[in-house]
Amino acid sequence: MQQELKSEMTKQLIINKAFNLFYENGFKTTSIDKIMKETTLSKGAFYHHYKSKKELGLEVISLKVQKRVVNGMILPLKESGNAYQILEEVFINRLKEFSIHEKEQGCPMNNLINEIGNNEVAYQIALKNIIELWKTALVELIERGKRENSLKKDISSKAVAIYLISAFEGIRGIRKLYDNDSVLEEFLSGLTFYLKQIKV
Amino acid sequence: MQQELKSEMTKQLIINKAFNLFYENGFKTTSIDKIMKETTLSKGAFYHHYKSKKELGLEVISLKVQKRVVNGMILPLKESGNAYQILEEVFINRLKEFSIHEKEQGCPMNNLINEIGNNEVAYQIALKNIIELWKTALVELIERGKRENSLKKDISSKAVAIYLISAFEGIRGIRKLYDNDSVLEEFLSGLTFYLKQIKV
DNA sequence: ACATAAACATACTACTTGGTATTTTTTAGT
DNA sequence: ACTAAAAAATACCAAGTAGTATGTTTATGT
Repeated sequence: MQQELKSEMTKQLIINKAFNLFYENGFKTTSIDKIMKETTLSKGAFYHHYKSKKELGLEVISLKVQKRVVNGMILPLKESGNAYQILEEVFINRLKEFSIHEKEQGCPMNNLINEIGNNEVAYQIALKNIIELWKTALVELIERGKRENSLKKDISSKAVAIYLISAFEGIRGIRKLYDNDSVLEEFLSGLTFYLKQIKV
Repeated sequence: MQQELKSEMTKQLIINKAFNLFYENGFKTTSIDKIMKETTLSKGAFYHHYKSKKELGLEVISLKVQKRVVNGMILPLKESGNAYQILEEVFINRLKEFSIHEKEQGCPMNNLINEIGNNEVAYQIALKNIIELWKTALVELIERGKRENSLKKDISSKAVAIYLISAFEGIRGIRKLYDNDSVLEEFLSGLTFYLKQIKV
């Protein structure tokens, strides 16, 4: 029983170190050797717990990456309160409060979406899953906003949801190119205007 | 003189094959060997014309990638006519008319932005350059639209420009995850609504 | 205490990578 | 025709890659 626990601890250690290296240096350029050097464990230990780099990659996406999006972008949508204010809080304030590091490194999910091979179906499904969770939660919030009369009723919830997500992921990529926040501030101004347009 | 021409032809051949492979399989996973196999030339030929893979990458970005964005997204903005209609034409119709391949592979520029290392300054500058060209052209069009009274005067041109670009690049990444156009169509509905909000 | 299996380590393989050194072929100017 | 340089080919290297084979250590159930 203590063995199972240790095994789980090791897997978590590997996943965490792997996520950090993927985020820092990209998925393809991060080797198993580099990951296991970080854990101070050996390559043998890795292949005892995982059958391939791909299996690890899928676990990093479905556990680590997904959890971050759920905690940062999805759960806050489900809290009670004015739907419009929640959108403002989640999309605008969250963007403002990102650390310099997060601004420079971009969105872990978006990085993976655009780095990982376009024919790597398994990764795509895992990533699409996260997007779908996010979209669904956003649609629910927008529907709620319509009912509570804080958001316009003549807008398509799905359309607004995917438009918001696209813009958010888009700017997180573009921001990486700059060494200051100018482009982010312009985006925030554009986003603020957009949110006003869907507000009652 | 004919030698210079041949040299230029060879470089163009290498750039074109490299761009295609980068677009198809990503930058990092495309080796010089693979590129030169496509050209049916040798590795010696490559290193006669380029001093490193990095030099080639920068040329592919500043020549190939940039030209595609200029032709597809920037030059159309400069044509005469109603500013609002041009925005509709360039952003909505262009997205609709993408080939299946272009939908599945995403935007070459966006792929590079999110794949290439966050500490690779030279690449970032080359990519930022393209974004700035695009943004500037969009701002000019929006300003024109304000003057010609087809776009609202109380909007920030820069904010609208970067918001449009972000959303466009964002959806091109997200679309790659799907095997149909559903998410694209929802996005187009969202974008159509947005454009109406900045229309007079 | 002891057998068994899990957890981990070491050493290795076959292959790919960016880049170099050296040679051969082609072209241009005289 | 001859020479010099450009263009391209061949052969190579050291470092890194995912994955395997085979060991050693540690925990667990009896």
